[in-house]
Order: sequence, then C-alpha cells, then structure tokens
Amino acid sequence: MARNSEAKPTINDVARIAGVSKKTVSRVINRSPMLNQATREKIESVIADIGYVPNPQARALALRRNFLIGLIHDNPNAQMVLNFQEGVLEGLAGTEFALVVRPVDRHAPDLFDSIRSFIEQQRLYGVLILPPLSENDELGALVREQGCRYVRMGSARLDDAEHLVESNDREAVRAAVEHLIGLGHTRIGLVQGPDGFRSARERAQGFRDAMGVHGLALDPAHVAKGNYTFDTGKAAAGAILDSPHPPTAIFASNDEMAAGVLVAARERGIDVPERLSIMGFDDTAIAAHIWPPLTTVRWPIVAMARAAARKLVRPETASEEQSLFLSDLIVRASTVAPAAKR
Amino acid sequence: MARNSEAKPTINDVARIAGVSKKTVSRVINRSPMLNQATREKIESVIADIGYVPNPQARALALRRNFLIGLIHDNPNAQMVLNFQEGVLEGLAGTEFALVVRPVDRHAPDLFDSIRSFIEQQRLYGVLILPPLSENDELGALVREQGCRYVRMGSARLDDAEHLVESNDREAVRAAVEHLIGLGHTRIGLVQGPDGFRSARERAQGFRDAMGVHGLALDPAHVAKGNYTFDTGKAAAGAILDSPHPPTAIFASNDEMAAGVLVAARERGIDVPERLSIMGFDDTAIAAHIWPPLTTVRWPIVAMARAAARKLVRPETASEEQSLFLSDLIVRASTVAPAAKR
DNA sequence: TTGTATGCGTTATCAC
DNA sequence: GTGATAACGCATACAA
Repeated sequence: MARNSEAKPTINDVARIAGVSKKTVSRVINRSPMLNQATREKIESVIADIGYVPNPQARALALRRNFLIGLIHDNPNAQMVLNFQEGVLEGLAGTEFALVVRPVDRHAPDLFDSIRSFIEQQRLYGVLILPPLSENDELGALVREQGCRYVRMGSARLDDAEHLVESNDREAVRAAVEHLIGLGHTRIGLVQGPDGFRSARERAQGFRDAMGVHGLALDPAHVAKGNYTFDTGKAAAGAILDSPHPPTAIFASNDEMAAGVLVAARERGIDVPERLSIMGFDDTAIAAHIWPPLTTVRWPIVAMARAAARKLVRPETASEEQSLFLSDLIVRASTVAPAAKR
Repeated sequence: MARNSEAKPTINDVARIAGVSKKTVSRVINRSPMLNQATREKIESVIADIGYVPNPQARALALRRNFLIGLIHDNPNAQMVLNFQEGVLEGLAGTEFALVVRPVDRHAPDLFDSIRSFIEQQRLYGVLILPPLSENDELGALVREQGCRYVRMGSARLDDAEHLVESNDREAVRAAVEHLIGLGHTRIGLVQGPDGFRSARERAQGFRDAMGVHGLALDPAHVAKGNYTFDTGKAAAGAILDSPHPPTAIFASNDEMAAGVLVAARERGIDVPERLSIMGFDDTAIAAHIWPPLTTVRWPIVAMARAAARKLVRPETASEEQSLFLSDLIVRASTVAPAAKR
C-alpha cells in the first residue's frame, strides 16, 4: 500500500517476499492458466501489499512491442478531436495502452517525415488517423511500411474494414436535404467544403443526389465553396445570398460554415429561419449554442473512436468490430417551411 | 535509409558496422563531449546510413526514467484543451518527449485512484494538470508523493513558480468590466461560474472589484450562478433579465455561458447589443462565431502551455520560465454604450 | 505446477 | 578516448 520509498518495487521484490521465482510472478501478471490457486493468491496478496506495478518499459522491451498508440490529426475541429480522444480512451479502458497525441500541419513540407519519425521514435504499437489526413493513401502506405498498425477514420470506404471506421456522409446529407425538400424548399443553396476533403465531396454528392431524386435544379449561383471555417462559410453564403434569385434554404457542409451563413444572412437583414433556413453538419457544440439553434447531422464520433481503438488493439477481431456508422438528422429551429408555403 | 527488413537496427548493428563498441555509439547518441571527432563522424554516418533510431523503451529502462509526460484534464472546454495540447507540443519540440493524454471525470468516485494508476502504470516523467483539476491541492500532493514532476495551470497563485503557470483572471475581469463602465453602464449583471472553480471565484472577485472601485452597487437580483455551460448560462441570464430592473449589460464568466445569455435575451425580445451588452471570457471559437460577436477576454493559452511544458522537462530552469501570463480584452460588437447614453 | 538461464536494447562502471 | 561487463525489469525456452 505505502509507496514512500524512492525505488518502486519490482518483480524481484514480489518474488523474494512471496518466496517464489520471478517467472511465477510473471505468470500471475500475465494471467497464465497453469498456476496453483494458493500460489496465485499468495502472490496477489504480496503484489497488493507492496503496491507492485509492472514496469511498462521493461515489458515493452522484453515483448518487443509497446503499449502506446498514437493519434495523428490535423485538427479539423477541436470538439471532434476531443470527442474522438474520449472514445479512444473508452475503447482502451481496461487495457494497458496509453494514447499519445500528435497534432500535425498537413501543409507542412516535412509532414511525412515528421509522422515517420514520430512512429519510429516512440515505437508506436499502432496509430489512429483522423480526417482529412486519413484520406491520404500515401500516408496509409507510409505507416504500413513502418510495420505500424493503423485505423483510419473517414467519410467513405477508404480502406478495408480492418483498417477503417466509416461514416455515411453522403446518405446522411441526402436524407438531411430531403428534409428541407419535404418542408417545401425548392431553391436550396450549397456551401461546399474544400476540394482536398473526401468528406466535402461526399457531402456535396449527397446534396446533389437529393436534388436530383426530386427533380430539383441546382442553380450554379447557389453553390459556393468554403474551407470548413466560419469566415469562408460567411463569404460563400454572401455570394449565394447576393445572387439574383437567392435560395430559401442553404445547406452548409459543416456547422462552423453554417454559423458563417447565419451571420451573412443577419448582415443582409435576412431573417433566419423565416426567410432562410440553414442546415449544418457535425452537430458540434456551436450548433446548439447559436440562435436559432442549427438543424444539423450528428455522427456518432465517440462510438466510432471506441471501435477504432478496439480494432487497433485487437487485430484478431478487428473485422468483427462495427465499421460503418450511421448519422442522425438533428432537427432544430433553423429550418422551417419557406415563407411561400406558410 | 531503407528500412524494409522486419527488425529495426539496434545499437549493436551500428557498433558492429562502425567497428566500435556500443558504448561509443551510446556516447554519440548522448552527445558525450569526450569523443574523437573522426570516430563521431564515422558513427553518425553509419547511423544515418542504416536508419538507426534508439529504442526509447530500452533507454527508459536503463535510465530509470522515461520520456512521457501526461496531460490530465477534465475537459473544461474542447478548444482550450486542444490549444493547450498544441502549446505543449511546441514546448516539447526538439526533445524526445511525447504527450500522453488522460481525460478524467472529476466527479468520478475513483478519480484519485485512476490518476494514481495512470501515473504509476505509465511511469510518467511528469504531468501537466489543467483547471479545474489543477486547483485541487490534494491532487498536487498525490502526484508529488508518486515522485512525479508536475506543473499546474491556474487562474491564481496555486503553487510555487516552478510548478505553476498562472493567468491573472481577476485583473483581466476588472479591466473588462471597467470597459463596460467606461461605456456608461451602471447596472451590470454577473453570471458567475460554479463554486468549485477557482477561476469562477477570481472572475467574480474581479467583477466586484471593478464595481466597487467605481462606486457602483451590485443588485443581488443581477447576480446568478451557472456551471460554465451554455444551458446554465441561459438559465442564469433568464433570472437576471426577468428581475424588476434588469441590467443594461451582463458579464458572463465564460463564453459558453455568454452565448446562453445571448439566447436568453433573444427569447425575451431584448436586442443585443442595443438594449443589452454582453461580455464573455476565454475567447473560444464560439465568441467570434455568434451574432453579434462577443466582446471577451483572451488569455494566451498556447504560450502558457509552452511554458508549462518547458518547466516540466527542464526543472533546472523551471523558475526562470515565465509564470504569470496577462490576458487581453477583445472588444467586439456585443458591447456598446447603453441606450440612455446614446 | 514451478524454476533456471538467457535475451530484449540501452546506459553506467570502471577499467585500459 | 575507448571498450568489456554488468545492470535495468520483465518474458520466453526449456527443464525439472
């Protein structure tokens, strides 16, 4: 119990006090089935007594594998990253794995080198890769050739089930836009995400799918591009709203841009939702905290992270873990029927 | 360069190829001053050639210390935590340290046990503790008795300089509220943070200081408490705004609650900022992304994190690192002169 | 069921 | 300056 002495107790201390060999103690630690019950209990009581905790560095050395998993991301959104971290830790609970974080700049010229040396230096057991970095196939290859396990998180089928947790962004957006159409909107604008993002492509395609299915034309003046930030969302919405026949609703490819759309509307004296319905994607904190609260799409990021972590640390059952996760439409006050229909 | 073979090269490989002993190679790695220049260069070229990277687990074992530092937090705010992580990584850049994250639930009954076992199991070199957990002196003691270094981050003088990075919340709020007073507000409401938080106390005190200095009375009906969340901020503001003589301005102890104040005002048809000025604290993402954008206080969290990391990994110069960090008032559109003064 | 000898990759001691 | 040799704490092969 007490642990005041400087040096931590080792397996040798346990063995000596229990009057057995280290190997026997090792068997207790590693839950070896062949052990006399009495011996086991004796050793366990000694372990509890002197507060012995196996040294993970020594274990890592002997086992030639360590218990660190890395989280590589280029922070697309703070809340997302943190939720993901939370889910990973849930998936790792009860194991001896720890989570090492590594934010990177995907535009840095030495991006790959820095990721490579991160994996090498820490001798990572495996890595989790978040979008948009996860969409980079070269990165996947780099990690693989390092002999490092990995699981990518993405909004499309980027890899085999064993290496992927996937959300169905396209379907989710299609359903979301159909909700707008169901309300009576026919002129609907799209604030697209940046070109480099797979999620942006999927969401845009879902939007077009919905419009197409319902025979609605998409006015080119009602489409603009942002890069997932508030300011670009605001600018894109400005362009759309200033077009000759502005839409009665706008779908933005993420919540942050949707918040920008809202401000762009306010600056033009356009009432939301009365004269303009707005819809976002992600259900991040801001969605519920602005006025009016945003209708948006929530994807189960914590559950995805949990599954990703489990795939990583249990490769043998990785393909049995859930890979595809469905998103939900969260209807709030920012979307109503267009004025003409009321 | 090539690293296709399964086994990574070890110090023995380097020694053999370079025709020296491993101790000599070790000297190169650890920048020992006593080394023949030629020998050094020879070894360095071999290292680069075969792509040798020292195994951190083996080093940790031999050195009886590892290179992991832990970040313990009870996510007060996603953006804050992520910014802190970023700053820590900046402070750690160029070192061999890695950052292991550990979100916890400060209300969990086994909080201390879980933190203790985190430190023990990973044999952490040191930990960084974020508020509000950092305010818990017992936790500081726990970490210390584990023989683990630590640096706390707080909004007041919680520990000695060597173990602390500190923001001046009280002064910052005083200055912020004086800005409101300068605009002509005399009836100013306060949405306080939760009791358990030192930052909440400091900010409330700063508020009272400002009012006191200017001889302004604080109507008890103009004070309400939240717990740093949007919903509680909204509820607290509701109570204040429904009082007989509502204030013309409200200071909320963080941005999330300020966003709630804004919605509470909207629901009552109170125009912001025309009839109610609102001020937040933290300058998190939401502050600039709502309408009107929030006047708020920004504290240099990245710089604080950088300093905290450096204090941790360079104990010998820890007290020379900056400890006190000043915050800035960010004036945006949510605060204007009260209607009566215009 | 339990113990002995050996190795994992690195650093420290103390010679030369 | 450099090199044998022994730790560091744990796990595995192989015996007993």
